[in-house]
Amino acid sequence: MVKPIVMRSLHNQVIQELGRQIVSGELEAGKGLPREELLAERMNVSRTALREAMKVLSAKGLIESRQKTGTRVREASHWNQLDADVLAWRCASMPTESFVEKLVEMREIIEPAAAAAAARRATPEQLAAIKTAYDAMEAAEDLDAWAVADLAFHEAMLRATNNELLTSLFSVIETALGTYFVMSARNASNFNVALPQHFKVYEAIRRHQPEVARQGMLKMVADSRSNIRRQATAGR
Amino acid sequence: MVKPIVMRSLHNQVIQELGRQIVSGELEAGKGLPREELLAERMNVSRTALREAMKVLSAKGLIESRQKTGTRVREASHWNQLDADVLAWRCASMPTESFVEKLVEMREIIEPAAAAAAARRATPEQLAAIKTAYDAMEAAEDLDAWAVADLAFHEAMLRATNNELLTSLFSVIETALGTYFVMSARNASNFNVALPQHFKVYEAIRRHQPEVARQGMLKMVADSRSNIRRQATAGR
DNA sequence: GATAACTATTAGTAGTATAAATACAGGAAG
DNA sequence: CTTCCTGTATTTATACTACTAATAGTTATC
Repeated sequence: MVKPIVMRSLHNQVIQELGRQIVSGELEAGKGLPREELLAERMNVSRTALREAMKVLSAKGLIESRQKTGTRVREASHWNQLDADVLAWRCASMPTESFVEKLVEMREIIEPAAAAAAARRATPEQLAAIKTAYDAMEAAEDLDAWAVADLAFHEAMLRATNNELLTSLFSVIETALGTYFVMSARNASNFNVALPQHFKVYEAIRRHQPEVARQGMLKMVADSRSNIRRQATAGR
Repeated sequence: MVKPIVMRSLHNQVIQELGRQIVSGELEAGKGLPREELLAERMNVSRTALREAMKVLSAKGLIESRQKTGTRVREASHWNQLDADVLAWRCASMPTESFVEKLVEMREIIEPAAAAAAARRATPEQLAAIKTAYDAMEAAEDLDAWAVADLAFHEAMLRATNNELLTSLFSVIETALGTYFVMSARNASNFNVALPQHFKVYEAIRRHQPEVARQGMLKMVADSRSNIRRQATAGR
């Protein structure tokens, strides 16, 4: 469900493969990676294709190339942690408890503030987009449809802030919600709680009530956090 | 001051040049860019160098290449707005008022929350790093030294949250502070206000008082916002 | 109107030359 | 004998050229 990633171009495959290996820890930081010629041969691609991939990975902060020394994997602190690919790789390899906790913390920081900003500045069109997403949640008959609509709701809200820097953080929210969908126990009672919460936020944005929107979103995130907690403890 | 960007490799120069042109709007969205061969010739580089640069720009969401159709500039909403390069390009070309406003809003959302998180979780080493930065601010004798120390303070605080997703947002804070240094009237009285504010935040983190840290940081950002406002109105 | 051929453009490969950074050897000075 | 410098040799990424393959839009043909 979380992988509509099309590996069309060859160098994209190389990027994905190397990126995954690095983020998962298979390729340890410090030093590593055989030299271009060898690595290209080993992956069955030309050196140019490999180099194009390496330039991208280098832009994401995962690797660093220098003459004579070769190419080495950089430490995690240098990675572009907010990059959508990096998030996806982390998520695919280690949806560990501490990482989920960090994602939830990001939601707690970003989303209530975004809801408040949206309540202040949303245009009628943006409001309509939120409403459309909400209606889709209401009409959803299966888990997947609900997940899609939920994501659309949160994205529409971020767009309604009219601050594209905030909007770009959707990659984080998306990843957080994605792991939530996997980790939380989702059933009818869940939806019965979540749906009115989303409605309250929408209403607050529509009525230009920033603080109401903030509190509503805060509650929503807090609930989903405790939902994950319950699931984690139940799993033991 | 803000440009220690080394343009060592050739393809990096191409990335910078094209990136700047796109973000500044010289190259309009929708469609554009001559075909590879022409563009390479026009920039006096080989096609391979150009292609490596295009792959990186494509990863940043600035352009999109398709066979036969050619390469087109994507709309701003698809850009990786949180990417350090993109921020730098935006900042270099258009430090327009609305962009500054968005940067300040990001600070207001991120930094108080980060201060609170740091107060909860900072290790002794991380606390020492914050203290070191603060001491450097206190000892600074010129504007540049102060700016460097100030940046170090905010970075150390973000690191002390022990949430690398938050830490990665330093690129935004850095850009915001950079424009602040340029746009605000900086004089002795500024520092006399800012220094104790930083100390309060540091103390709150040291004493593990999240709410005190949050409020202190909130005040700090609010003050710098009004500082910019004053400057902007004074400039008219 | 559907299908096939044509064509322009990016995607990908191969080979070669250049430049930079390191490591090592050799020597000079303490 | 040790330490520090210096020059050179080597390894590796960097960069270019020329070529082939795939793809998608256009045109022509039936």
